[in-house]
Amino acid sequence: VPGCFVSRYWLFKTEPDTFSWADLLKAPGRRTAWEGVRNYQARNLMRDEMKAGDGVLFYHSRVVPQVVMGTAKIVREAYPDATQFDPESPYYDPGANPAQPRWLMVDVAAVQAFKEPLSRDLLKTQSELADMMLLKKGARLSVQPVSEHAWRVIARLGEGVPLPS
DNA sequence: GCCAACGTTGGC
DNA sequence: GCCAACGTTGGC
Repeated sequence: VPGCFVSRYWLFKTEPDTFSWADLLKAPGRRTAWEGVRNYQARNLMRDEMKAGDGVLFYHSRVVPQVVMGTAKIVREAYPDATQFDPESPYYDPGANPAQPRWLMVDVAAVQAFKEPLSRDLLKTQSELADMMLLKKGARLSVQPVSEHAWRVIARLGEGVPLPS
């Protein structure tokens, strides 16, 4: 059935200069609104597929090395991203209509830090992860589905540890 | 910092 | 509705 594909696992990219894993751990409740997604495919995944409790791999992009820092989870399902209406915001969208918001976001909360950041280079060496969207050339989607199998492989490699209290 | 790959825009 | 031009992403 078209559209019946369901992922319970996701990978969220962020540039650590903009918002890092450390920023998430410092945030109240170790949670944040994932504002600023301005891509329709990503928006549709948030709107239609992401459910509270889904697992999230927290990934740093545009740094060397690129790394998965730990795991998070969806704690609030899709709702309007207010930054689209804010002319002062870098995410302002002059075409957005408050009566029918164009852009949505979800909230995420940190779950486990990885013992060591898990590099993309290491993931590339894992034949079990060959199908991962993250590792495909030109795959720019900033929030993307992760298979249950890939989630398990990465969780094992990352050796998640409890967050410091 | 470079630039290939990708998504969006807008003239026609 | 096509597609060239443009802006952005993100690995390297």
